[in-house]
Amino acid sequence: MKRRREELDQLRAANVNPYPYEYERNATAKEILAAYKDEMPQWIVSVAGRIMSMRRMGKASFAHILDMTGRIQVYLKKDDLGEPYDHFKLLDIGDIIGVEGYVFRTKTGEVSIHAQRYVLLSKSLRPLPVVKEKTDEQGNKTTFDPFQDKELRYRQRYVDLVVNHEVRDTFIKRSMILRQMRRFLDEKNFLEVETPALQPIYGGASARPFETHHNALDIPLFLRIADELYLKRLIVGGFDGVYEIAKDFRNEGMDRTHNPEFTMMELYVAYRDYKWMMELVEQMVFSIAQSLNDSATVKLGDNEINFTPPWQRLTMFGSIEKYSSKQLRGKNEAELRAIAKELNIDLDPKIGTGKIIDEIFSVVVQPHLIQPTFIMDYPVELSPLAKKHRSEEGLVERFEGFVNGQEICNAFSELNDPLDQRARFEEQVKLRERGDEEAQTMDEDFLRALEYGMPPTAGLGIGIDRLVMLLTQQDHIRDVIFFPQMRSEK
RNA sequence: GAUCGCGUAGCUCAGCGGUAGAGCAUCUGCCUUUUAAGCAGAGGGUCGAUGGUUCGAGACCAUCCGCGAUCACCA
Repeated sequence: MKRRREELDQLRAANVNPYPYEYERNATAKEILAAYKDEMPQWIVSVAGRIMSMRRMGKASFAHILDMTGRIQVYLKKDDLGEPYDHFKLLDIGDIIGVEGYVFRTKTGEVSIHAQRYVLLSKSLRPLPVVKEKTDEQGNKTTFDPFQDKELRYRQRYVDLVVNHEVRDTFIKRSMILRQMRRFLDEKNFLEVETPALQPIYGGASARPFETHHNALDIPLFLRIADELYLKRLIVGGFDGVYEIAKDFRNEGMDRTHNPEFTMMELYVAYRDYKWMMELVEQMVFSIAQSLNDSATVKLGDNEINFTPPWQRLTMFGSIEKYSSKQLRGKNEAELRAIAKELNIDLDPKIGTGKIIDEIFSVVVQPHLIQPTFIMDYPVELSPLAKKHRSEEGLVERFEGFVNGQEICNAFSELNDPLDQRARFEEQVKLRERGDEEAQTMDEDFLRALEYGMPPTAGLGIGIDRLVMLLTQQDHIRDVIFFPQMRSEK
């Protein structure tokens, strides 16, 4: 760094502004590489990017510059550039330059830019990790000294993005997934809305919240764990279809599939039920996969996941019976515990029948759900915001979508009976009093809204990060979040 | 939160009781179509931190900090 500071001073002494204000480009690396033909007339281009490699040979040099679309080689010759060529010696890998010149093909066949002018756009003071690549005759790429220290990559994501192009590709795909999701929902005339992230009462999910304090009002506030209760208030208010793509915050452990802040898409549609919502989910995910990879399938390890609708549909009890031959329907707590024991599943003695069934499901069934599958009809105790099943006693109209053994969405026919909802909240309050920190809290204002009347409504939540993981073949949530949560440095 | 593993040059790593190393990057010289450019030379380190054991610690021990993996909690 010290050396680069000196170079900076030398450049200034030579009247080179190391930090000019703008640069006019008319092409990108990718466009040039795609469009260039040997027989075309002289093509003058102007590009800008970061120097990623340099090969200096006295009075001529080659360098690769990287812009958002990729890398392209530039060729700089003293004969063509004159005095500024000497300043080029003061440049380093990591500096950002603009280059104007004509496109040509080198002796070794690489399409490159023969510079007629170049300008320093930003001097880099901190050395970038240098990653080299070799492509052999078969076209296989070997990477030398890759920048792979996970801690550095996550703490200094900007470096990771510069140096590891596949990381950048993943995040571009993330953005495309969100774009296609919005396009799909907007075409159906659902309104994208915004609801509070700071909430006096948190609800809509079972999780522990982050707590903060508002000074002016002198009240505690919670970061939302879900948008659900606010979006339903909007359905009460007369909107037929609303969705929100937002960060939720849950004060819990971190691992492969959990980050304390994560992105959720929630959608509520009036006059629809969960069966309608299943079809919407299939179509939406299918359209996203199509637009992303031009294919309905994604390869994950040994599995080829096919998102083409319709997806397999199983009831929760049916799926347990399918994979374990155990019939759980109508069993009481003692009977369920006995079955769990037969299946070698350890259970917390405090949990009730709903959670026992869920636990058995997650061990016995979930790992088998590789191809997209909807699991329907959950026990009522697990789902305090879902509507009672129209024909099955003790169940609610709820489904979750599973792909590759992981849940990607959760949806219900929304509970709109205010008296039932109050009773469900009261159950939750009892659980909380018994020490269940994740039990939901009574929300009187939400109940008041329901008392005014909410139409029949279907609701959906999709964990965006996990969907992105699936579609980009990443197996850690940190690899689809730009700046994952880390402990503070030092 | 628990268990195990890791932390050495800008990056990737070797060294595992006896003078801190390699490749790339950097610097100097040569080089006007190179591409992991090449050739010749040079510089670069609180070995994560603090204590301890030892004649001697990068290495052994303890504690702490950070990261990772697995598990637990959790969608």
